[in-house]
Amino acid sequence: MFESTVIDAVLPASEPVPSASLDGLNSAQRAAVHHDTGPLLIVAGAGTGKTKTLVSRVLRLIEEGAEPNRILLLTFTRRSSSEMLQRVRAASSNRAAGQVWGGTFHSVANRLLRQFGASAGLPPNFTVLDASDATDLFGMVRTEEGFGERSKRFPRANTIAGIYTRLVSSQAKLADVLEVDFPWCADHAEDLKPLFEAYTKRKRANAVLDYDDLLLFWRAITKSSLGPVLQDLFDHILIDEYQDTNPIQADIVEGMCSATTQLCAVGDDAQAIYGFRSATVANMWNFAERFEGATTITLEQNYRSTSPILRAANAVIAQPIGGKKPHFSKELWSSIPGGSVPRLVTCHDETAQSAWVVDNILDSRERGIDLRDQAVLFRAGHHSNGLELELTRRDVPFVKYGGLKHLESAHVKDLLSLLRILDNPADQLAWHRVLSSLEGVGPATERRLVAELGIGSDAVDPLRRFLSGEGQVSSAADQQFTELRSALTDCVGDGSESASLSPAAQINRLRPFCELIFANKYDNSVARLADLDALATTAETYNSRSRMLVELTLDPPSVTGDWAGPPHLDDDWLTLSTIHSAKGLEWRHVFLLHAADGNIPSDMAIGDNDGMAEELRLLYVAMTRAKEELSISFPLRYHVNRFGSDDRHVYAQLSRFVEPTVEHFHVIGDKIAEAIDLRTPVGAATGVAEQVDSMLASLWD
DNA sequence: AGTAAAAGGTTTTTT
DNA sequence: ACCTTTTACT
Repeated sequence: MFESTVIDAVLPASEPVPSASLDGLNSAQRAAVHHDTGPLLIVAGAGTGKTKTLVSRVLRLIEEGAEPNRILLLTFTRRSSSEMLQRVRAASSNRAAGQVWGGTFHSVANRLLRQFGASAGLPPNFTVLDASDATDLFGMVRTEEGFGERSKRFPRANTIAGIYTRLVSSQAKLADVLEVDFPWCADHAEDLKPLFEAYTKRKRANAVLDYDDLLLFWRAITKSSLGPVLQDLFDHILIDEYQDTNPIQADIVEGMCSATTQLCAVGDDAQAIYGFRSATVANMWNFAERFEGATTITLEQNYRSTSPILRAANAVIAQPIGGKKPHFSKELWSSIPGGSVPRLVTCHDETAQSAWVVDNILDSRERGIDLRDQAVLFRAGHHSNGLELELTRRDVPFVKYGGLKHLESAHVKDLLSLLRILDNPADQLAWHRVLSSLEGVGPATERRLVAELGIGSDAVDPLRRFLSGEGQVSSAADQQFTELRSALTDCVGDGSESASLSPAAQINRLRPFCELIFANKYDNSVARLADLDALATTAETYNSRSRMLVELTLDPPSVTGDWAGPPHLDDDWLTLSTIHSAKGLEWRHVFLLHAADGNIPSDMAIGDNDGMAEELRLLYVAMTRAKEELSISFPLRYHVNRFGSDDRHVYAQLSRFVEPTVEHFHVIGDKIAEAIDLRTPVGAATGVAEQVDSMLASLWD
């Protein structure tokens, strides 16, 4: 794997902390900070000091006597919430400033449901499933209910989970979701219904909630008899990135507000990039209708980027898609004079692009821009593969955000499943992972064990049954079973809080068992065991196993690669990130890779106006991350080896979103491809294959 | 009944 | 190129 690391403070250089809430605000920002007559919507363009405004507003509220623990600040990522709260704490003289409630919708939902869920019929120790757990659970239900055999081409678990979450989070009708987003599954509508029902039942029986459930239950309790209790929790609710909320989240916001709650939402419809998660800018457009007496304040002065960069970005986002433009039309202007024109670089192929980018990153560093002030952005996680090789080869340290998470690797899930069993013995998915990895246990034996232990049929605690010796198997797995029982027993302890092992100690206690099963399951078990040790180190920061599990699910380490990270990483490093993960961040020099048609816009979005508009905004988001320099590149020649052996190349074209705005760029590189296809025969050399074959034949004749 | 080998399917972004 | 599902073998 490539060098990378987990460091929570990899935020790019941020503005200095304001010394008091109102220092250095322009008039629009000041109005937003001071507004206190009814709901407020702040339409804040990229780089217009949105974070500063929110932080200042929270500070002002506290200074004027609002109770910090009655302020709720909902953000898109955990990272931005901790950054903002940190700024509030640093700038406030009020000791209690740290008590402001901050977090994502999902993490706040979790917190509230732990507190109020029991009164609403939720099990006290519910487990939260991440997206891949949900897929696995669909897979389990799909097989058990025999849906796989109904027809040859029944959708895969992954697809089913996708349909489900789309259905739930958009609150649309199944037929519509299938027609619009999954037309190839339309024939299976009738089979999906009972499958969804079985999935829901299973979740309830196993005391697990998926991501969507967290929001659904939160919304549901605001509408229940507990509603007034929730509405009385907060005097102020502030929401960041409102353009990326979905209909359920908007309902939640409404449900949390009483007549006296002060509501403030911040967003930019030009930066909405989570439509695939059912987020809708309609939440911004409808804000004034939904929240009576609402005021809208627009922030248009950009403090981040130089004029040439902003002009190019404005030209990009101004392009209408399907005749439509952003609803809150606004033109950002920069207060930063000078600056260089963004570069548009045509590269011969992907290798040339990697080389060009690394050359220029190093050149920027020579000119005084630290690696930590530079970032390389791209549409899809794998777009940086070639660049990562080149960076490694040339010893440039980097950290990659987005893409596959370490948490998703099979062996980490194995260990987490053990912890989950301890946490919630009804969790059949966790049992499944553990039981099926035992030697000699296949589907049939697992079914028997599940029945004998009563997993998922809330009669008796299956863990207690298991530990007291129920659920025997044949001798093949004797050693593994013995070790499993003994390790789990030690982790359970005598049930008292004081005597139980810490989460880190539990991981270490479970390690020998993992060693036994990894040896069979994986061919690189040594490396995988080392990961567990790293996880144990991470676990030392927790004193509660439940909290650790839920935090890892709701806020997984966002860095791709290792947990602890290599120790030899210099203190200066480059950021690689998907555009989505770069949201809200900024760097002095930003590189954007693979700006070719088919990547941006992604060819999957082509033909769909909403999808195309989102791709356009994605490009806009990427460009507006740059403060001083912006370099957009794309390779002319792409290798196509989509599904296997086919090794040809294809000529790419510049993104259709960049092409019409090319006057705003300094164009570098060949416009015309040097078409050299190595597979084209040069002259004829007949008889070579025959000669080799006859030589081979002579060896055994 | 389990396991190993072969076939088949696959689109990107993430709480 | 990779991961899941199906099939064939022990």
